[in-house]
Amino acid sequence: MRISALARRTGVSARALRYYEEKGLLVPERTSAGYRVYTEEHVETVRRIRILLAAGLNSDMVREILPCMVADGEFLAPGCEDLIAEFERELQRIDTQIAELHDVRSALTGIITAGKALASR
Amino acid sequence: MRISALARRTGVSARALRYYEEKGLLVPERTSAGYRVYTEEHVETVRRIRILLAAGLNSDMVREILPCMVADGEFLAPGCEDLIAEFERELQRIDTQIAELHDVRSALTGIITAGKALASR
DNA sequence: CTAAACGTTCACGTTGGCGTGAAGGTCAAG
DNA sequence: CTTGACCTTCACGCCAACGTGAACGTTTAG
Repeated sequence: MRISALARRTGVSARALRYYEEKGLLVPERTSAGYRVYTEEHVETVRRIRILLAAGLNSDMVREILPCMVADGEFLAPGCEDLIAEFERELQRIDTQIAELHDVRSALTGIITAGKALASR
Repeated sequence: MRISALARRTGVSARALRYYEEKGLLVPERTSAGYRVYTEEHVETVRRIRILLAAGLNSDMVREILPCMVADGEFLAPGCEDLIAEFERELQRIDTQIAELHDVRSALTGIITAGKALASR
């Protein structure tokens, strides 16, 4: 599979895929002419990358986490033990973020229901 | 209260406060010499701005929401009815974001517990 | 009166995750 | 053999929320 095919399958732009490679997140094989060649596994990797990035992790963190995600987190790849502390900090960040989002969420729903109450008078 | 005092009270840099004014989020009075003068209400406004920004809203959205936040969302300021649709889209975005964060959260906790299990062998 | 500690307005720098050409190489089809 | 649809590597652009001086005016304490 070449880059535009993977782009179609994942819904991610070819530019983004090249960027992921540049950051070490997604490293394809190459043909003799230098074309990038991707496998089915790369499709899944791209899916994970997107989820992690969408959660606000930066690409450095994603690069570290990806090798630790084997079979839905059942096993842990070797070398990941050292990163546990870092992951816990990230987890802390995520929990904070979730709490902040919940605050704003309730504020927004309050405004929206108040607005609809006004509109229906 | 002048700008550095508000900065101390809120923990937000003076530069950020000026930026908020530039974006129409926080508009102070001025002395005859042009110094910005803030009141106690501005302290609360800054707190709200920070919460909204931390939740991923951009400054345009914050500017629209702020006047609608009266007394913890009990009442709705006039003119806010028109923005309800926009707020609902933002709410949708926030819910999506929360879901994504929960996904990554569970993945991370999985990795962390697996890592600690390995470490304690 | 003077110096320090404030304040002001430009205006350019930063960071991350890409978008968007530019300039050119590769390859299968007609 | 040429066209066109791919691919490659630069390399600059963008956006948001500020950081960071620069150059200069204001206020207050001694």
